[in-house]
Amino acid sequence: MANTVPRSSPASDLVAVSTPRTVLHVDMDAFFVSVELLRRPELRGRPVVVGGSGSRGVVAAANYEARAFGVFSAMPSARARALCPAAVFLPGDHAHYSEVSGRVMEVFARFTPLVEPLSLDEAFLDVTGARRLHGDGPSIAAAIRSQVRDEEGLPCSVGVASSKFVAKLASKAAKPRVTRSGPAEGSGVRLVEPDDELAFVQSLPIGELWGVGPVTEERLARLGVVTVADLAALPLPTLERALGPALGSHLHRLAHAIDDRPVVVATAPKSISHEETYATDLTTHDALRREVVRQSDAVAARLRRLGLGGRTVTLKVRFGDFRTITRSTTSDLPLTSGPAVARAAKALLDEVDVSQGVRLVGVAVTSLGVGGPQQLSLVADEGLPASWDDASDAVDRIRSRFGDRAIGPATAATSDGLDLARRGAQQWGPDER
DNA sequence: TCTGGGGTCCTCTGCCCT
DNA sequence: TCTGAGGGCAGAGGACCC
Repeated sequence: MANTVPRSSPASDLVAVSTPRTVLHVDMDAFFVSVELLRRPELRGRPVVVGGSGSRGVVAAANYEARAFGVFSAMPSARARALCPAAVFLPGDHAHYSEVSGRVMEVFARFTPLVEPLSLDEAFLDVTGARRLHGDGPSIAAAIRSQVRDEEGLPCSVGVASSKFVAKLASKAAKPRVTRSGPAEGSGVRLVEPDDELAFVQSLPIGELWGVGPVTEERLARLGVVTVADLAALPLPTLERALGPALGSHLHRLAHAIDDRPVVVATAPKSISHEETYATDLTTHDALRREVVRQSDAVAARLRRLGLGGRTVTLKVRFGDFRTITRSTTSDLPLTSGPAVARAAKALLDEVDVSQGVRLVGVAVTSLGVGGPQQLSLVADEGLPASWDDASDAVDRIRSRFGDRAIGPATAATSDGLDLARRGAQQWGPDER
């Protein structure tokens, strides 16, 4: 009801009545699997899972046939296999999904320029200004579904409401379901009228709220909060004490169906990172240094592609027992070259005892800004040249012409060529080695 | 069950400075 | 010179999202 409540000033007779927005949340149904089924139509009707194949892999997407066996996203692949031995496991092709996603987003853009992608497979659309041309929210939603299906062969579900938060919940309500007799079609489009938003939201269990994960759900359960209606009945100070001021007030607003966050077309990234889990734990600084160099190279290349530099380098280490630490350092000038990021990350790594075994290592760069001139090297004994600008430019030119694997850090060289930081197919966990 | 990768945002703590 | 309060900031960790 956020946008329909008249706002009046006690000191004035003036009452501002805002027109309700029309916000769509479009969510592709089992996107990765749906894309794969276009290439492998013979798998239709069978349980199909896209994700990591190794023992440390996870499920990225499962179709509704697989979900009927209890298989869901983010579940360890080993568990998914145990639940559904008949499922077909596919490794995933992130580059292809990204390409298809781009075309789907282009369909959305025919209806409104206000498209906010949340991920490859979902987006918010503010179609308030498009209603005169394309019809009301449900008409636009139906047209989008039809065009995405006709042109890309992909199913999606759309929620229509006056806010992002309610639209997102509505799209979930429109999705296909798993029943005892198998997958069942959803409604495809779900409209929640402004007057019905409060009742719709408050009928839901608390875990449905955006921002409530297992930890917060447990904290709220201790306060006797099980449904959104329970949450709405809680005084704001109580909620802020229990969850902190930011989350407390945020959830308090959502519980009253208040969400005036705009649809934002593009935001600058705040961090760029790369991390990798290994099939077997790494136990030596030498091995980890090589990984850190590869990842620093990948992160720096992405920074330069975006015209950015970052001042803070964070090293993430997850040990064999899943304990995770981060160590960071901040420089005065923005870093843009692989060697500069690697030098900072390696210095952080040297302070970590890795003898117990490391299952994951990652490098992140934050405090991003426009990539300025590369910092000068003050550490002559590491052999860094005075400036990496020219070298990085040359690397980028070679890669744009001959591909990413044409050039890379010397530590990434193997007898088979360059072993660059992984992307794409192994996004969901390491292969068995 | 035994847990990926790429993000964002929040909270807490300690340090430095005024 | 010492002490305490408070703000700003960096670092670390955690929760959450898809």
